[in-house]
Amino acid sequence: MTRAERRPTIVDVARAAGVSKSLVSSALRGESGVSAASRDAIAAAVESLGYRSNGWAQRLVSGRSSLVGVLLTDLRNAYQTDIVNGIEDAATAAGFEVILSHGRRDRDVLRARLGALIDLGVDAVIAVTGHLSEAELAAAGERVPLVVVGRPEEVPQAVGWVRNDDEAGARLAAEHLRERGHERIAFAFGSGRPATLARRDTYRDLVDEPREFDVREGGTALLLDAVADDGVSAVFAANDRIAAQIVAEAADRGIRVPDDLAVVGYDNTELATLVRPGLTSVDQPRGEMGAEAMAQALAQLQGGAPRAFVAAPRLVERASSGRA
Amino acid sequence: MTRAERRPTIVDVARAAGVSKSLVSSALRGESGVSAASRDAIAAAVESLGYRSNGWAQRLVSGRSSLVGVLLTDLRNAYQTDIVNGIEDAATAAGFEVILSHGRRDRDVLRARLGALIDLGVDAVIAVTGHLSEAELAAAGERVPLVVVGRPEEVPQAVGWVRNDDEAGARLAAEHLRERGHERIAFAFGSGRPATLARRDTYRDLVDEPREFDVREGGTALLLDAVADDGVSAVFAANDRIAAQIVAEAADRGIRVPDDLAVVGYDNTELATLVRPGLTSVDQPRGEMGAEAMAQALAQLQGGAPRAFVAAPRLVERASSGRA
DNA sequence: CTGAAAGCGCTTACAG
DNA sequence: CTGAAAGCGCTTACAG
Repeated sequence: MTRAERRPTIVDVARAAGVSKSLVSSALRGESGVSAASRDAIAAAVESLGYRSNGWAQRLVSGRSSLVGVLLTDLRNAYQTDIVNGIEDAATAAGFEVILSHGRRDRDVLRARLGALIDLGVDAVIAVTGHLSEAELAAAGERVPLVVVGRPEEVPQAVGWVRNDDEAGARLAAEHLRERGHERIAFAFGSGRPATLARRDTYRDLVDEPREFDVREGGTALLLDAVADDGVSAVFAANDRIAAQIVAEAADRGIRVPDDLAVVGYDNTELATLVRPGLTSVDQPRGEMGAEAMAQALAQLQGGAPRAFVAAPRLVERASSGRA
Repeated sequence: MTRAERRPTIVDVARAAGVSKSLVSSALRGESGVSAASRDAIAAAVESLGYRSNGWAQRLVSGRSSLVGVLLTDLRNAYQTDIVNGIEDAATAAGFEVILSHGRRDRDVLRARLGALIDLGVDAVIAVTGHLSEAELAAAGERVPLVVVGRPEEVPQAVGWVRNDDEAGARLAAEHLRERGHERIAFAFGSGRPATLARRDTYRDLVDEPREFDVREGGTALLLDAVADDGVSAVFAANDRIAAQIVAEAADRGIRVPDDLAVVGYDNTELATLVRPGLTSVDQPRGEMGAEAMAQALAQLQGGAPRAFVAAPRLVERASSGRA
């Protein structure tokens, strides 16, 4: 069979098997009331013709696509891989196919992709991103069952929501450092996102004389100055990338991690294992969060009301916070 | 409009605008012969009803989906991001929508996803992976225009192919190290993939007394031993991950990079900028490769024969290979 | 257990 | 410039 030939349809199969196309449809969909003889004849015809169902027709007539669209902020983020895998495992188990799309770190692109996914006709969308506005989420949620994984500014009631408990995670980080005897603990961040702010606020509550450094504005250098001049001996970074950057620049300046500066990151991404010393980091149960998101999408598809789920993080200890 | 209501169709628009549904279809597709009055009435009806075209019906009847499927080995690989962006830019320019799928580093999953993408009904598939067999590529290529980006064992004539020139890239790396005065240059690798083998073979041709280390089998430790015992002063790693691992373990053992050991990686991924010292690395023109892949897919769609394209790599110098 | 009919929401000729 | 008809490849009742 080359691509030039006309693709066989259910009518071709019916003719070859000597039955009606309705019966072929029944057999193909695995319905019960089909005689063994017909079933065999149909299977043989399908095989010899190389028949494959036309998905567009199937979706048009059935009114459902069995497709769930997953929208990512961008492709580069190792953080989301396990979430996607969790979604996919749950989707496969429920008979759904997953298609991915991503916003390339650009809000306009992200919004366009969300619209494209819905226009395509997916049955539900899971947006693994914190970069959609409440209005955007609400508008999309009117058109399709929608679940957000992450922490946008605000999530409308009509939209499902899965996130980790940033406050609990920040507490794990701060208390870990305090237990190790650190008193002057800094916070390093690189955005004003809600997840970051939640982590920072918890940090502020738990630490005496908070010292905060914005790495976008030379904060890394100022932080390392403070290690030398101000007795700062530990830093809680809002994510692993920032933590890795601090470890790298500390090395550039001869500041030893963890002896001179203990470092804790957030997200427990692969990066935490690739740098030296390895990063102690707060881990989100990403696979579980993905499965929960898919479960919520399914529940909405069956008429259930959107709900919110907050996952508990845990601390993964590595050398960056300990006397290795 | 809530999700419970029936979604408006072209017939609803026709009724509201007081015209036939054929005319609505013409107007919506931007055909020329529609009066301004009708056009306005239709636009107003579309607006007030919140009409959106049903993609499944459109695709069924038009026989094309304007969708290209992009298949990735896995999501985790920073290497492929720029390739995907290159594909997407070219796709958008040509009026195509891109949907992504990935194999989760598992060949069976990869093959299943490829089949699912084709069954879905995409117009073309671009497989950004080196992990499909010649037979798998040939079978898929019979069903849909197919372009591979990467270096699988063998690519059938009937399938388009875009890759970088691994031999040239390896030459850049080896000659860079030799120009810096290194005589005992090692090669570190972690797979037997064709791209790796090509890089290794070129390395062998250019270096006296090749020393090769498989990092899966304790090669990193043996390599670092050789730095101490055997005068090895430089290493060409088959990719940035391996290079980063060597830099990390060198640091663990007090071996200074680049003073005791110069390191060159391959792919120029983000990782190269995140570790210290930064990695000198061979860069593939990934955006260009993605654009070329989409151009090839388009050409095949218009009846053109599949072709092969080999992109020229270049060396990006950072501190890991120089006297910083 | 099986088949004929109607219909999903569009586009595509074709006639006027 | 516009409309009526046929058809894309399926599924869904419904009758037998």
